[in-house]
Amino acid sequence: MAGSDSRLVDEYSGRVLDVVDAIPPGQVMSYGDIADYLGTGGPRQVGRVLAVYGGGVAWWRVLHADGTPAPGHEAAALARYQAEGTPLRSARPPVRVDMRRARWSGR
DNA sequence: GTGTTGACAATCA
DNA sequence: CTGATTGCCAACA
Repeated sequence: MAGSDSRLVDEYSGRVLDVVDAIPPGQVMSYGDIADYLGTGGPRQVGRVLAVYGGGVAWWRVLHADGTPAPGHEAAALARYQAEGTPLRSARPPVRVDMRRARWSGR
């Protein structure tokens, strides 16, 4: 139908937001992990979705594969990590999350 | 349809 | 750490 679900985002975007929303506090996922978890698109598409629609989810729980948070949000992300008890490798810029322990695999 | 850019990833120097 | 390079996928001019 005609329609376009103007209130609902694209299916892919909705799926990305759903996964991010499912990440428990103290845990994180990398852009590539989410892309692989969904099985479609790529890490860049995940980043783009968060850049556009990420305002309603815990975007700080999504970072690069090496544990560095998104650009322009390092300070905000660091505050969240310390508040939620995310294992950090460096509590000071460059902020780095201990991916080995904080990485969440949907489990 | 082509080329550029991007909240990416991995490798090499 | 910085920089360059390649691979990946989608949006945009």
